[in-house]
Parts: sequence; structure tokens; C-alpha cells
Amino acid sequence: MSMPPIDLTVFHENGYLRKQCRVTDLWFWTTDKSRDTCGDTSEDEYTFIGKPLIKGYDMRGKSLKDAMRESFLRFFENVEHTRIEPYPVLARWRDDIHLTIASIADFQPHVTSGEVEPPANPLTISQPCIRLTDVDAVGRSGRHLTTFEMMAHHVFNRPAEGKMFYWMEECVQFCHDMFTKTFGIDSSEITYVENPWCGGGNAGAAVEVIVGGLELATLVFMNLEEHPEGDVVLKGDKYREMPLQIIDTGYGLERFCWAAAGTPTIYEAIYPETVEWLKELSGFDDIANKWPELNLDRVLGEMSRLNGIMNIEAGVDGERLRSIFIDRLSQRGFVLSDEQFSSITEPLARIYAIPDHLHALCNMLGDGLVPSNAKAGYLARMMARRTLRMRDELGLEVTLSQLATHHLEINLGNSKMKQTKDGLCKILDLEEQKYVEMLRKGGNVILTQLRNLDKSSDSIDDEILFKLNDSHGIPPDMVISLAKDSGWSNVKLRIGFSAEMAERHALMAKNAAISAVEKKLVDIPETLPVTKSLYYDDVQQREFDASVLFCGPLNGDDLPEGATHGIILDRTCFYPEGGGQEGDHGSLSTDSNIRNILDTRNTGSHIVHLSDGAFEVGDLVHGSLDWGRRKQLMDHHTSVHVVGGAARRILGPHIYQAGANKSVDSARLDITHFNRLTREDLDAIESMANEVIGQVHRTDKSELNRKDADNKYGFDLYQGGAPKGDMIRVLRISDHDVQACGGTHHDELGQIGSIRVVRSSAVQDGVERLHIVAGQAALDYAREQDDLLRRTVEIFGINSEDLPRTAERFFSEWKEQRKRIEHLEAEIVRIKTSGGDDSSHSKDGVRIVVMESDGDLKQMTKMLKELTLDINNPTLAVLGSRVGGGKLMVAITEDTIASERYNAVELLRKISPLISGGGGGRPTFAQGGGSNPDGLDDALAEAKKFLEI
RNA sequence: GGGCGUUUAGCUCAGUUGGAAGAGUGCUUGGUUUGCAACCAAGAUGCCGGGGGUUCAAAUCCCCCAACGUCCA
Repeated sequence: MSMPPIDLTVFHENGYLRKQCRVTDLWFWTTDKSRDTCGDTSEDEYTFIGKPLIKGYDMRGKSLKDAMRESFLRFFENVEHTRIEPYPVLARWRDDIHLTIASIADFQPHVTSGEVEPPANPLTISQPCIRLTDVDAVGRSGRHLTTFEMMAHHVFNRPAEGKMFYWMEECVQFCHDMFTKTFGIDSSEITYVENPWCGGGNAGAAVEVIVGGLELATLVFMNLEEHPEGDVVLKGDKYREMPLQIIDTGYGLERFCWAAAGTPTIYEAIYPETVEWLKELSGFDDIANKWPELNLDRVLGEMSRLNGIMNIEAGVDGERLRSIFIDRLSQRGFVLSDEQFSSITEPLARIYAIPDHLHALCNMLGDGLVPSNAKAGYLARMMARRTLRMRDELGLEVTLSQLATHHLEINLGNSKMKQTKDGLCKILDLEEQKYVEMLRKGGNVILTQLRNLDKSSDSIDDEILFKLNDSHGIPPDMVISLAKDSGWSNVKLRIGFSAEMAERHALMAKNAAISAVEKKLVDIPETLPVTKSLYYDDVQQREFDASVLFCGPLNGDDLPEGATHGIILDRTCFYPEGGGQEGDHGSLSTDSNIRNILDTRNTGSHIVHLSDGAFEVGDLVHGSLDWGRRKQLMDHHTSVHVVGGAARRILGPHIYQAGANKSVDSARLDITHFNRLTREDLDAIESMANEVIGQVHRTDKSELNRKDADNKYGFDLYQGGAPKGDMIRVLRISDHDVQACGGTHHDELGQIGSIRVVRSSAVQDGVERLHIVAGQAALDYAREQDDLLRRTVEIFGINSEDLPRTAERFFSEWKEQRKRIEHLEAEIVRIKTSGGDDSSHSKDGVRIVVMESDGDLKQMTKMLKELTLDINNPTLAVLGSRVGGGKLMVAITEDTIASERYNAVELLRKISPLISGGGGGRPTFAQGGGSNPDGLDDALAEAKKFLEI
């Protein structure tokens, strides 16, 4: 069975007919009897350019968006939907995506899986989203954006429980009423296209709403899940109906604005001030004025209409596309030369893309993101770099932070942001510095790579271009333009190169996606009851009684030494490794048996005790915790929260936990920050942390359902990653820090004693690791440091306060003396080689020296240098040494009769076999060695014999 | 998380096939000129990121580690 037709009363009542599109074969509903395309095909042009379809919205830019959004939300409020505040653009509650890419993403995975109740039902929202997949088309296509708001109404129905709010009929009715009544669009302009949707294991019927050739909304009726026994087949996969039936709609706010403005591109509808400003800054009017006969607005409108039907995908060959475009334009009476086309569209594409990119960047940084060279932070860096590059290509004399400041004022006024404006500007200034540094370094690399390339060459090797892009961040077209500036005036980028590079990246990503499946720790029967955890009720509990439910052999490579069996009990106060906190150790015993527990881990539902021996299922055991260890782990874990809160208060709102580890010896906390931390920063954090444990007596632990937790504390709660399940454990340390955390924590902060932030180190760009010791570990650390100092001071026989000065004196003296030794050695060499002893002979105007030395290679080299450097004393020198199996060196004064007459390599090859070795070098300098030092005398004698002295 | 690249004098960087560690700049001294980011000469400055291996011989080739950079997810 496939999808049945979508046949709704609302269509019939409004005079709609069901037809099949002759281009896409999709079924669609229209009021126009003669229409035979669905509206969103390569033959359906935009009808609203210059002729707005939505009347009564004369404003532009931010006020247009505000008005449009308000109208939408109010419409749905009036029909019993609850308005929900938008979620952040950084999807902190999810571990599968970095950015919020759709309004439904707010409710995935927990609400859509049915595990968690939605915040309201039905609800309406306008969710800012960022999608970077089409980033290359932004500015060029006239309609693509990386940042947009998805307006939506969502419904979560549970028909089996009698909770059915509404479904297709009502949904489409709402949609139709809104378009025709609130926005005054004529029914004849609207087509409803049936196009089933599937993705991520779910599927359902869906309707695309096309207005004036532009898709303004998609209504998805998600009621199917992938299942091998499902009876609905979609694109080859089987699906069955699921208990939760969701209406997922998406209305493009910016597209509404565009349809209301009728501007040539979407960018002029939503960022008019910025577009004007950038045109002015870049002198765009001068370009336009070069061809007064061109009516630019009409050309742009025509281009936009063309764009609407040409469907530019990323990676399409730019050159080819351009010629098609110019052809199509001329068919429509707009004759442009190649030059005209490029010099208009290229700067415009950048002018259009910059505000879009700034919008994404400001939103991401506003949510507290720190740019980085990895993970989510990289997305911000990429947007910053793209913006900077376009700025440079346009020749704009503004900094990135000035651009952002402008954007914040004009397009994001009154937005609620976590990051401060100063913080945002500081981050962008740093990004600009890094960008400039990258360009500077890249310039050097280009010159080095191209050194061997002929100046008249017209292309650069593919491999060089790939490497410059992938390793040094210089995109191919920038390489070309820099190369042109440096004298390779003919080089061009091969047509289709960028597409090839994208393909190559896609292939690499595909290969990398093949990942290993982890082995299960133990094979647990599915029916085993879930372990009851006792450690939350009383974190001080050290002893308990329980019965053994399961005992089996352990699998895996990372088992502690001696661990053989995994034991599952009905209840336990052993904390399993989780949230960066290591698992508990201790023992389990019966009257006759005692086993050591070497680690404790979690399989999701069961807590596995890693034991050094077995028990029988049904045994009653007494559990006993290694309390010293647990206390220390709790000291560290609770300290990490205290330190994290202190870092946020001192360094700024962008501080977010990027990872943590708590072991017995120390704890590590990785935080997002844009700079390396100084000792002063660490001292300030440390001081505040200790103040907090002095002032705040009790920690506040609560268990909330997710809906209430989100509501009460927001998404900063999920510093330690996205937790699973409906119930969230929250640890609150007064106003200092609130986090969702499943670890074990002290009830009284005073238990920690003291906290030391020992040092910080870099994890990746934008992430700083704090090394923390607390409680007994802090004491141990202090003792260790004292001990180090004491032992060092004893060696020098001084007081500890004199240590730095003394160490410095010793180091500089050592360096000085080392140098003096070298000089003295050189002096010895001079004395040895200048004397007229019997090792020196003269033959036909060439001094010949054959002697044994006792130095190493370096000293011998020095001696040879001394002997053969003087051009006025042509010399051939042979030195031998017994060091390391025997060494031989031959040197000849260059550019003299000596070098004409003798060949050092030849001579060396003659004599080196006598010490069982080989060697080589240049004609005037050869060296070799062997493994028979006793043959040295023979070798030197052979040399003398060969030289006839 | 994966791929690639870089690491050499205080700084910016060369270093070819494994065979005598370099340039520019800065520094010190002397001279010249004393409007100078001037000129001339001499000089000092290096665990060639760390560890292991191959080799008679490694800045150079191989392996491991680290820091930094970069592209992709």
C-alpha cells in the first residue's frame, strides 16, 4: 500500500481540483482548470516579483519580519494554539546536530518519540534556524538563506488515548484561512501539492503550499515509523502507523516577507538597509552606472525569476551555469555581455550574502558559541571567514566587528542574547586577527608551492590546489588571484574544479562514516528487571544488602585488570561511571565468599559490577563501598560544578562545559573560551570557587520532568550533554550554578574542604582545560609540590625563596661554560692542525694531512674545516677515529689545485672497507664509518699508499 | 570525530638526492652620519618540537607523542 490521495473538504469547498503535474508527476490541487503544473517546477516562474502577492505590508527589513511573524502567531493563537518562545539556534539539547535546523528540532528526540510531553499542545512558534548545507548558493540564487525563521503550528496527537486535537482537514483549513484571510492571497495563486515526506525513520503524508511559484509552507502529517512488518511502502522502505501522530508544519517567514515586498531578491526584502549600506561602501552604483542603458532593477527581477526555475544546487559548474543564464536572459530580451553579467552578479552576490552570514554569526555567537577549529565552533569560524573573504573581495574598509555591530543595530535590535555586545565584538576581532594570520601564512605557502612553476604556466597542479585548500585554508580562487599578483599572470582555475573538490570531500566523509560497532559489556536477558539505584537517595550510604539477578562473563577491551565477571543486583549504591565521574569500587560478599568490585558501569538500564569472581544467581550479598574513593570522586565532581560556575561568572556567558572527567587523583573541566587563560584568571576562578564553598552551605538536588526543567532553567542546564529520558536530575548550588547532572554530589559544600585550580591547558582552539584538585587530593597535591621544592632546594643547598634566582644562575653558567668548552676544543684543533708534525706532507703544492683523531664526528668536522678552509693553502685531509665502530672523513680545499687533482669520495671508498664500512659525500667532502675500529691503522696506511706519501 | 599540513636563531622564514645548519630582520660592538625604520664592517645567538627506529651518517627517511594550523562531518 502506498499513500492514499489527500482529499479534503477544504479543497472542494474552495473550488479546488486534483490534477497531476506534467513535469513532476506529483498530484496537486488548484482552482485553475487550465493549470497543468504544480507550481514548483522548472516551468513555473515567480509571479510576485514587482507585484506583491501579500498586500498591506509596506515596511521592509526587520519591521516587516516582526509584523509578518506577529500576524502569523496571532492567527494561530486565535484558533487555540499556545505561543511558544523560540529555542536557541544552538541545539544544546541534542547530541546529533549542532544547530537548530527546523522548528520540529526543538521537540526531537524526546517529544516526538512520545517520551516527554510537549510544552503546549497544539502550539505555534517562530523558530530561528540555521542551515549551512546550501551556503554556497546564498546571495547567488536570490532565495537561499543560511538563517531563517521557520514559523509553525505543531500538534502531538495520541488517538489511542483519545487525545486527538486535529489532523489534515483542520490543518489545511487553518493554513488556507491564514493565507487567504489574514494575508489576502487569492485562492487561484495557491496550489497544494501532495508529496509524501520521509526521513530519519519516520514518514507521513505531506502537502507543499506553493504561492506564486514559491513554496511558502510544508505541512507534514507524521504518523508512520519504519518497521519491517509495516504495510505502507514509501521509497522502498516499509512503515507502520505509530501511537504518536504529529503535525509538523513549516512556514518560511522570510519568504512571506519576500512575497509581500515583491523585491527582485529575498535579501532586499529582509535586509534592505544592509544591502544599501554595502552597495554604498563598495561603490556598486559606479558599476551599475557604467551601462546606463541597462535597467538594473528589471534585469535583477528577471534574473530572480530565472533563478526560481533554474534550481541552482551546490557544486554546479559556475562557468557553464553562467553561459546558460546569459542565454536565457537574452531569450527574454535582456542582452548582457559576459563582462556585464559578472561585474554585476559577483559583487551583488556578496552584498546579498553578507547580511545573511552576519545574521547566522550573530545568532550563533549570541547563544554563547565560541569559534573553534572543530565541532560547532567551526561552523561559526567558517561563517566568519566567508564573511571576511567577501568583504575583502568587495574591498570594504570595515572590520568584521563593525559589520556585526551594524547588523545587531539594524536587524537584531531587542533580540535576547546570552552573549554581550562587547563579548561578541571581542570574539569577532580575534577571529579577524586569525583570518589575517591565515592569509599571511597562506601567502608564504603559495609562493613556496609555486616556486617550481613556470611564470608563463596557465594552470596550477590539482594536488597543490587541494592541499592549499585543505591544509592551509586558502580556497582555489584565492590561490589563483594571489598567484596572479605574484607574477603568474596567465593562471586560471580549471572549469569544474570546485565541484570536483566538493566531490572529493564528500567521498572522504563517506569513507570516514564507516564506524565500528561496540561490543556489549555483558549479555543480559531482556527480561531482567532494571537495577534500583540507591546512591541518589542517600549519597552517604556505604553498605547495602541485595540479591544477585545476573552473573556472566565480561566482554570488551577496556576492562580493569583482574575483572572477570559482570554482576547485576536488584539494587545497589555503587555509582556507575557516567557524566565524567568514574565508577565506584568496593566489595560484594556472602557468608562464604568475598569478591572485589574493580569498576562499575552502566548499560543504560542495568548497573554492572565488574567483579574478580562469580556469584550464583539468587545469592544474597552484602555490598560495601570503597568510601575513600567515592568521597574523593564526590569532592571532585561537586568541585567541577563550583569551578564551572566561577569560570562563567568571571570569564563571561560564553563559558560552556565542553567535557569533564573526575578521577581519584584530579578532575578536569573543559570550558569554551576564546583565549588562553592566564594564571591570574585561574587565581580569580580558584578564589571564587573557595568563597562559594565557604558561603553556600547546602546544595539543592531536585528531580524534575524535562518540560518543567527546560521551562525553569533553560538549556544551559545541559552543560554535560543531552540527558536521556523524561526525568532530569538537577544540581543547584545557590545562584552560582545550575546543571542537569546524574553524578553523586555532596549535600554540604563544606565537605569538599578546599579547591585548587592547578593549571590550564589547551584542548582545541576555543576550548580550555582546567585541572582541578579538591579535598584530600588538594592536600596531597600541596604536599607533593612541597616535596618537590624541598628536594630541589636541598640539591642546591639554599632556601626555597632563592630557588628561581639560583636556577637561573646555574642555567646561564651552564650555557656559558658549554660555549667555552666548544671554544677550547676549537683551539685544540687549531693547535693540532697547525703544527708541522709528521702527519703533514707536501706534494706538488698540495698539503696532505693523514692523521688519527680522538674526537667525535662533530669535532672531526671542525678540524677538517680548520684544515681545508684556507684557499691559499690547498689541502687534502684524511681523518680517522675509533669512535663508534670507526669513522673516516676526507676533505679537500674547494676550488684549488687540490680539488682538481683529488676526489674525496673516491679516496674514502678505497679505504673504508678496511674498517668494514662505507660512506659517501661530495667530491670535496666525504665521510663514512664502519664496524671495525681496529682496521683504522690499515685504512690510514692505505690512504697514504694511494696518495703516494 | 576523520583527513591533511606545520614545528629550524629573539621574530619572519629558506634548507634540493640523507653527507660542513642558512637568509632577512632584530641584537652587540666599532666606524660613518648625527633629519632618518640610513650606510659600512665585525660579532654573538640553535637539544632543527619531544621520544624511538633505519643508516657509516638524519633537520632531511620510518613509527609514536605533543603543540599549533586547516579542511570536512
